[in-house]
Amino acid sequence: MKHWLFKTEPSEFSIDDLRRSPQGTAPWDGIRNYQARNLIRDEMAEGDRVLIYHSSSDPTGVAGTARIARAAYPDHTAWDPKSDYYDSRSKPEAPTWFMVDVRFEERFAGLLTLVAMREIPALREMIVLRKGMRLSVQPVTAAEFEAVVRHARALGKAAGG
DNA sequence: GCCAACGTTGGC
DNA sequence: GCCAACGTTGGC
Repeated sequence: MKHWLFKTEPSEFSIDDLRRSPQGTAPWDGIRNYQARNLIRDEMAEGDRVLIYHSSSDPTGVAGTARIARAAYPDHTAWDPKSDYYDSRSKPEAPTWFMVDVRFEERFAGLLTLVAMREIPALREMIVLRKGMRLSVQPVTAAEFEAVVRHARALGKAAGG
């Protein structure tokens, strides 16, 4: 089983939006980057664990966890001229872009912020902490995943939750 | 709102 | 195939 981090802007689609989706499950559409596409198409499998990261928010950080609920299938929003994610290069008979479905698992009592993550030695190598790292879906190690969850839950307790 | 970092595009 | 220009991401 692999572990991932998915970025999302909470003003567009937050972990609460995921939780409120039918069966807590939603397609992760609109990824239009080849490196991310390759990870989605070639590496992700049903059951993989996912950290949901809120970007472009105040503060930014990991909001909770999810699972890959369905392995890669064509991102049909690329075929819809009315979609923000339309891309004429992608055809139904030869899809360029792919997506997975993600199922809500846990919402942390508070965000484990990027600032806090930088203070955690176990996360020193984490991709999301690297300067200029823009990849919107990233691999994380099992150890990093567990460290994020452990610290995030401790935050909740400290806050009285 | 700024701007560094990065990916993509397109002229040559 | 190089690389400058451009657009986007995303932390600050």
